[in-house]
Amino acid sequence: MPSTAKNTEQELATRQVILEAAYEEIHARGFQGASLSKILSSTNVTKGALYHYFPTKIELGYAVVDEILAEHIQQMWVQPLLETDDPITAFKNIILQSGGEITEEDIQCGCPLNNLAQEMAPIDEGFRSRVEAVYRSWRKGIEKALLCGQEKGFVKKEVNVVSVATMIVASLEGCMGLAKNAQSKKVLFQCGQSVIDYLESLRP
Amino acid sequence: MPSTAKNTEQELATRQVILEAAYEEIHARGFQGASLSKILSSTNVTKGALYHYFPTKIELGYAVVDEILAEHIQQMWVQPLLETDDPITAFKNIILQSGGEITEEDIQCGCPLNNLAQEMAPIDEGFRSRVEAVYRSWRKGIEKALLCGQEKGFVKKEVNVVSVATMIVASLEGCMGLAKNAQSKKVLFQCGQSVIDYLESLRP
DNA sequence: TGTATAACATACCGGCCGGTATGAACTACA
DNA sequence: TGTAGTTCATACCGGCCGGTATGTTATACA
Repeated sequence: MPSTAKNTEQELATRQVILEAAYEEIHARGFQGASLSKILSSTNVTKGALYHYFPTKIELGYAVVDEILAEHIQQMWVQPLLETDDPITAFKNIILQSGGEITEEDIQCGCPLNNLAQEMAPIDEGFRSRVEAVYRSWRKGIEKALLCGQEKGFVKKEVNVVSVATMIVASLEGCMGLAKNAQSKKVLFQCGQSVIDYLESLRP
Repeated sequence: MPSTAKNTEQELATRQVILEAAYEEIHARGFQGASLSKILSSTNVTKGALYHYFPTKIELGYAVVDEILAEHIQQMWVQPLLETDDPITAFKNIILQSGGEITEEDIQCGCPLNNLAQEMAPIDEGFRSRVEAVYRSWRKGIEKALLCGQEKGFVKKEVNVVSVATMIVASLEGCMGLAKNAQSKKVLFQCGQSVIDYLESLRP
């Protein structure tokens, strides 16, 4: 385990390669279905290297949540909301942008955060608490943006920002989930439009 | 395989025991994580009996979707909507009733339909299409009820019943998903209330 | 330059899991 | 009552999977 102060570029690079390959395998097969052998064969890394950086499969999974998923949600779904006074417009733009960039493969694999939540929450507390931390910071970010929007007059004063933030995340994950099973961009867009309509109903 | 016309009670009973044990194991561990040995040891059934009625594990899983999940959604979430002219009130009652009956264990395991959708859709087409059929009939049921409600003046004429039906299912599954990971009845109720608020906004 | 340690590489292991082969008991029916 | 098919029961198998033991090379530092 690289706990020394001095970390070379190479060692971090190998760790990162493992982490990203693990992320993709888990995204495609789920955590339980993910095979370490496949993760290794999809890279040029051997089992020795993997177990040098991660003590167990589950710790590798934890690292994927902490270092990849948390980062992704923060940058993609929270950051942009906090850089404006009109969170509804900002949110709409995020949804439209994500919808524009998404591929059929992405739809088939679904939201990696929701995947892990549904699969692992009842089985492993370590996963559950880590995923929960990501969800919490997501919801908190939305709440903060909505509050700010209320102060600046972009959001109805009456809305309960806590409930609404939860509802937004729930409906987004629900949309992705339905579209994933339908394997249909059309379902995703149709459902996404309903979420946008819901957001618009929050304007004063 | 019992394809004869005459099926005794005993043989159907054994099949049903297997099916329900499989349902619970899959609900708790997911399909890939479900162990045939555990299904058997949770009952008094042996592997010989299991493979007498189901050729493979995956066919057992299919039967769970077709014979248990489809039935459950239909009876719990569709039927009541079609027995009234005011679908919004009916839906609200279903949600409140479900919320009242749900246990902490149920929350931890989540919606069995959504679980299978998220886990299996990208991996196995047989599961995906079967789950999709259940979702479709669910959405169609809601659409029908909303249309009927529009005719009778209980639902706004402007709403697109197709989009709204999808949105309702998505937000319900999203709610369950968030509550499952939060392991929190409070999150479920809070989010459920937001769905009810959304439903109320569809009244004329 | 010697040496400790990091950074891998290779080979191997036990366990569980889905699936099968075989046979026994029971049942329906001629 | 003989017999064919159903309904299980038991024992076993090959495969993959996570994990480990051990060896080798590169690197940092005294």
